[in-house]
Amino acid sequence: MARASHKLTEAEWAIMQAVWKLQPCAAPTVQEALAGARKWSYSTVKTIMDRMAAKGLLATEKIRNLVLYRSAVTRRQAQRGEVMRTIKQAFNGALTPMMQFLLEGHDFTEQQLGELEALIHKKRRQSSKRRKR
Amino acid sequence: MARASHKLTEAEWAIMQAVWKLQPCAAPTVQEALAGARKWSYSTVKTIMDRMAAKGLLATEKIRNLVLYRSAVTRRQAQRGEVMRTIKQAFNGALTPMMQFLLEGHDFTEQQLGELEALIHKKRRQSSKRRKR
DNA sequence: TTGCAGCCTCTACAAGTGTAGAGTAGGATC
DNA sequence: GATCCTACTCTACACTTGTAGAGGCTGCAA
Repeated sequence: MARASHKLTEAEWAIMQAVWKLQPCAAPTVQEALAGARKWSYSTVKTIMDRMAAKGLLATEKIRNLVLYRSAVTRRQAQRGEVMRTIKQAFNGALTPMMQFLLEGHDFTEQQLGELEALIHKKRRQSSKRRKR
Repeated sequence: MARASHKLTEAEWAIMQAVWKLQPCAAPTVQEALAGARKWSYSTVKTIMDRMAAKGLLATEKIRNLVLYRSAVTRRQAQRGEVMRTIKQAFNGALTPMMQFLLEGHDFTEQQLGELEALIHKKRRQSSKRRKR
C-alpha cells in the first residue's frame, strides 16, 4: 500500500476526485469532466496530472499515443492523510477535541445524530470486547 | 470578525500556536519558544511572521524599535477554517461521512466515547428544542 | 566614546504550484 | 498525399513558501 500520506493540494484534490470516478482515464477526459467547475486549459490539467504521476499519486500506462491515468492512492488513504494532518496541526494531535469541535459547530439532523450515536455504540461494543480478550 | 478562513501553512500553524500562547510578543520570543521543535533562524521566523502580518493573520504594533505581534485570528477561527477545508476537499462537504471516518478509523477510550455520547445527547436536546420553537 | 547585544530591515534563492501557449506526431478523412 | 483533429511534449512565467545571510540602528555598559 506504499507510502504514507502525500498531501494533496486543492488542485490535486479536484483532479483526484475526477480520476477516482473515471479511471482509467486520459487527461482530456479529466479536463472535460472538470470543465464546469474549473476553467482549466488542457495544458494545465495535463501538467498537474503529470506532476502527480511523478509524485506517485497517479499511475500511468501508455497505449500508443494515449496516456491512461489511474489513482495510485485510494480515496480513503487521501482522506486519512488530510484528516490526520488537520488533527495534528490544528488540534495538537488530539482527536476528541476535534470531534467536539465538529459536533458543537454544526447543526445535524435527527437522522444524522442517530447515525452517529449508532456508530458510537458500535465502537463501544468493539472496545469492550477488546478489553475482555 | 473580519475575513473568513485564511488557510495556514504548516509553518504558520507553528508560529500561530506560539503567538496564541505568548502574545503580545516579539519575534525573538517566538523564535526561542520554537527553538526546540524547529531549527529556524531568527530571520526565518521574522520573515514568516511579517508575511503573516501582511496577510492579516497577525497584528503588529511598533514600540520604539520593537515590533509586538498579536494574533488577528482566533484559534477557533483557524481550526474552523482548517476543518471546513478538509470537509469540503476530502469529503465533498459532507460532515457526517467525515465523522464516521474519524470514529471508524481510531480507537477511543471508554471515557472518550462517553464524552462523545454526551455531546450527541446534548446536541439532540438542542435540536429538538429548536424544532419545537 | 567605543563596543556589544538585541532586534530590525533588505535581499536572495530554491522548490513547489497554478497556469498556459506553441509547437509536434499519429491516425482519420477527403 | 494534403489536411485536420486530438492528444502530447516542451517550455515558461509569476507567485508562494521555506530558509537564511549581511548589514544597520539603538541603548546600555565599560
